[in-house]
Amino acid sequence: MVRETPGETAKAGSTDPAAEGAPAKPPTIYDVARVAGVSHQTVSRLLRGYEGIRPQTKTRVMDALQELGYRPNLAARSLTTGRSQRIGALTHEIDQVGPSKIAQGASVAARQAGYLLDIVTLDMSNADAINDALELIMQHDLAGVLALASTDEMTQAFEAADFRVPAYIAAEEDDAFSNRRSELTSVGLPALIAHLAGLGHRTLLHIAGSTTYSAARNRRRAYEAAVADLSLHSQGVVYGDWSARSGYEAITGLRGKLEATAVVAANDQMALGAMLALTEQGYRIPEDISVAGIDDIPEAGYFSPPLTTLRVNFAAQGRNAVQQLLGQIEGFTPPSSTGLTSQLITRRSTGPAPGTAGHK
Amino acid sequence: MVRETPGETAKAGSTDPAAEGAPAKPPTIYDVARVAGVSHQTVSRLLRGYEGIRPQTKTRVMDALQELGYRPNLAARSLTTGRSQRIGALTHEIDQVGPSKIAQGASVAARQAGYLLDIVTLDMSNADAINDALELIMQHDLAGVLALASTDEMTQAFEAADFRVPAYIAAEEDDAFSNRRSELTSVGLPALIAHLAGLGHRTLLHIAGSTTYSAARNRRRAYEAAVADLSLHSQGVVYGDWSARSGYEAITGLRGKLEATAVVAANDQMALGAMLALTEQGYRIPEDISVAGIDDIPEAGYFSPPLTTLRVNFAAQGRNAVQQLLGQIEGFTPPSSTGLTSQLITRRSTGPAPGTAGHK
DNA sequence: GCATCTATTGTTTCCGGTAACATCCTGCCG
DNA sequence: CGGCAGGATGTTACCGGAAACAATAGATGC
Repeated sequence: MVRETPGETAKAGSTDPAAEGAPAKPPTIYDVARVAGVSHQTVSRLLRGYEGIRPQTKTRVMDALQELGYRPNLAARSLTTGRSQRIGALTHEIDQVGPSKIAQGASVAARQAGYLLDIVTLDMSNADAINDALELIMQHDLAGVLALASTDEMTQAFEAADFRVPAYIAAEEDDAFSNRRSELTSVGLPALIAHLAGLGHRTLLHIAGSTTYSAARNRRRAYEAAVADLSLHSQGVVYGDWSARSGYEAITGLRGKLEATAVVAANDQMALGAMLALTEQGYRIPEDISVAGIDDIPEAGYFSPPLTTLRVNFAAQGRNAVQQLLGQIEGFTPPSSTGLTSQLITRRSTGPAPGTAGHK
Repeated sequence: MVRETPGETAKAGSTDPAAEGAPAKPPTIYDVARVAGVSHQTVSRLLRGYEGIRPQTKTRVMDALQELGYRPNLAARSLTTGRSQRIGALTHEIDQVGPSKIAQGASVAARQAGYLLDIVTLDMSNADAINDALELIMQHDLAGVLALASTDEMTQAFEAADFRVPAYIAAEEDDAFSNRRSELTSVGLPALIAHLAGLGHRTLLHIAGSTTYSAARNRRRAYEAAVADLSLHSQGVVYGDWSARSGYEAITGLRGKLEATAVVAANDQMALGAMLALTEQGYRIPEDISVAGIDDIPEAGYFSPPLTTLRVNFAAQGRNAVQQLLGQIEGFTPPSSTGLTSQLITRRSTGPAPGTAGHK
């Protein structure tokens, strides 16, 4: 199961000059240079893509690289250049779909750009934990630091931290302003509310995520704005913590005083919990009450009933965050965000409001 | 939102000798040595915990470290020692709870041991992707490599790869043998089967995970063994891919030929999908048929109905994997695995078999 | 045909640590 | 009081690359 010693490859009688019982140290550019009969600098230049190398020389070096199975030592490279090909990513405990998919998308994007993403998971609402993690991360001279989820604590820690490298906090939406990007990411929620309004719902209830998360605030504001735009009425906002349990408790906490005919949860997990609580209280979904979520986690289509929700492209969020950071690192203008629009997925958890014409 | 330049801290008139408009390069041990009036080697020794330093000198150096805010450059250290304080972890796309919690547990354990965990996510069933990732990872001279999920492709790639460092594949159970650890991790499934048997179920159906995962095979074998031990009957095994969709299709694929009175899915997502399919076919859960899962994802308790399942300690699995690897890296005997036992969580998705006395 | 230019390649130095070896004081002993 | 064992520090070399600078060569210009 485990391979420890590189071992003596069967190919004996190799062309190596004197390296017989060598302990198989990884080859360096000096080794390559010797084999190719050039200076180490020529090898270095070739590796960095320098053009002015005679084709003949180039071939010799390439052969030597191939023969020795050379692999660059990034620690050495990072030492001289002062830059490393790694990005630190702080994310909260990735036991939820959203954050983990964001991390995944970021990881892939980073890898494509030749970077390795160091994912550090931590309790985003614990300031001490955040600072410890930052301390650790800053030793590993990174090219940049990314926060893949935006909470108040994280924002504060970032502002206090003395990174000497670019840093970027990926927020679903900028807290203060409604810039272009934010409009894109929130475009879905109005569609969801409109969908409910079209079904005849007039009074809604929102179950929000943890208030320290900017994404939770963002979604709540978008909900309120959409409700106002469509001249609907909101019974109010109940705060959860993103978990199914909190969604359940949000409903039971109402103690039966449910006026809304539709519940919009800030994520699918809370919608799930809410549905269970509603069912237990005798409500039929969607006949008596509609429930919708946000995220479209893979399981959402298999809830009972399948959940109407907004599909959020988490991978794109992660990719976008990496590109923003890389823009800072390498000094280019990052491409404008793409794929961040969310999409309404209509399933059976939403239906005509009770008492409406279309009560089939 | 973003902090770029370290900036001039307000504390002007600092005691710095000549560094006025310096571009704020991070201090090195040489800087510290100069400030403390000692040689850089003394600083290095202190940092590495060497004892024989005169208390007076030690104090001076400590003060200098403090004053300059020295932070070691791990790239440089790794370059000379040949060892780095980082571990590479390969995991498959962490959009599922299990893998991501394993990664989380591993990350925390690694951090506690002073290592940083480089998480590389990839498609575990794509041999090319695995090799690309390994290639990338091996450049970042790591102290060790960990595979946090065991698939056939991963095992093969690991055996073919020429790591020059310790490597470890975390498998839920050793494929070939039934050693002590494996007994611990599979202890729960017999309990689950016994629970169903106790409710009067005699014929069961298993929905297994992807066959390339050793965890899927492990769980299937444990299922079959437990069924045999209790003299029950298995309608058979249907293979899914861990997703809710595949659980749904596992049931619809039966085309109504369901003989079992209880379905045991290899994870909670597939159990969820199966429950929806069964409900749509008119079965009541648990009156007509019982359904159980494995994992106890946070949402499992809020399915409709709440799911009986086995709680698996993923974080412990991750922690354990890291400890095994660290044992190899630092040459100590790793502590025996702890916390790997799973626990039966009984909820409303399982009930007395139809036709049994206790049909309330 | 010789000097100059420039394409190509080689040398040296440095990055920030660690390791190995050298040196400088002490105190202690004969 | 010289010698010496160590303890406490200092010096030098090295890790594997990259950058700055130097040098060699063939090509070109006049």
